[in-house]
Amino acid sequence: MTRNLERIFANKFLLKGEVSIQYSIGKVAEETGLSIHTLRYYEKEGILPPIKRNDLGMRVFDKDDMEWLEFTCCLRNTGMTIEEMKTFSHLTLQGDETVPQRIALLNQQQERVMSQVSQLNTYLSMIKYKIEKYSPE
Amino acid sequence: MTRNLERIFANKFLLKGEVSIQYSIGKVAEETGLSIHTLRYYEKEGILPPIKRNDLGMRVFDKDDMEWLEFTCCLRNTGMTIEEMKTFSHLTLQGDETVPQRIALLNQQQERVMSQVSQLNTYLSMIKYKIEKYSPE
DNA sequence: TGTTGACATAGAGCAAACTCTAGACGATAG
DNA sequence: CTATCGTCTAGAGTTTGCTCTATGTCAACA
Repeated sequence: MTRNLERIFANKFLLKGEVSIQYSIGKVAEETGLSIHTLRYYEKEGILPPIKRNDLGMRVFDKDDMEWLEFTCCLRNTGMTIEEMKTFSHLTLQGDETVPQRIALLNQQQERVMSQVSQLNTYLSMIKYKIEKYSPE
Repeated sequence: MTRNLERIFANKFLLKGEVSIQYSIGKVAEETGLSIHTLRYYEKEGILPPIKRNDLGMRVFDKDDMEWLEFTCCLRNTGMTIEEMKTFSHLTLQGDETVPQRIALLNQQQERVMSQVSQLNTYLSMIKYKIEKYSPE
């Protein structure tokens, strides 16, 4: 399959001289740690933009998709729900006039993360204290 | 109900001169932010020790239970699963010979929280960067 | 030419952690 | 006295976020 993928994902959609990176869904899964299932699910839910297809109907992820995905993982891993990510994605797809709303969402997320961090630090002291209380000496 | 609760939860189980604090499940829910359902669920699962009852069969939480619960929330909010919390609880109920295992569990949790914090800080910079990129000027 | 392997879709299934419901009981307020 | 309130148990239901299954296509390798 290796050569197959190379043919399909490295040579298609390229203009002359253009150096572009294109990934199969399997490759993306490998790179991001998300499962193939999850990637398809994210696209279906509209958390990813509609991914381009080659003439076999297979998804072809490009650099922009990868960046989108990276930020998606950032939002996900800071506790944003699927619903909110969907909202953010829809706003992004609507173009520049939604920038203020996107900033508002990101500010909110930033606040949340900051309070998460401070909460976690409090909890960290509680755990440390407990360990010390348990420890001999 | 206020007077009722006072009678049941402030005067029972007290030795002469002892100042003890006792809470109904509703009061505990209010104080901890957990729902009554969740509290009962935690007891059923063995995440809380068996809670004492009054002669009507109602749960009477004391100071120790509240502290247990507080630490339980700490573990929960740092991402420990119900299963692990159950394990920790069982170890605690088994007495002093399980202290080393409990320390091991808490050390593991501590590591996790520390790496969560550092991950979150990384994500925080990504979000900030994105906000800046969006922002005019 | 037949098997293998990555991909496709639609939709069912699953685990975790609650969350709620039904039906009952005793206490208290009006 | 009766309606309401807070509690009880057992067990069903819900939500979120995946995760998997069935079925099928196409291309490459032996």
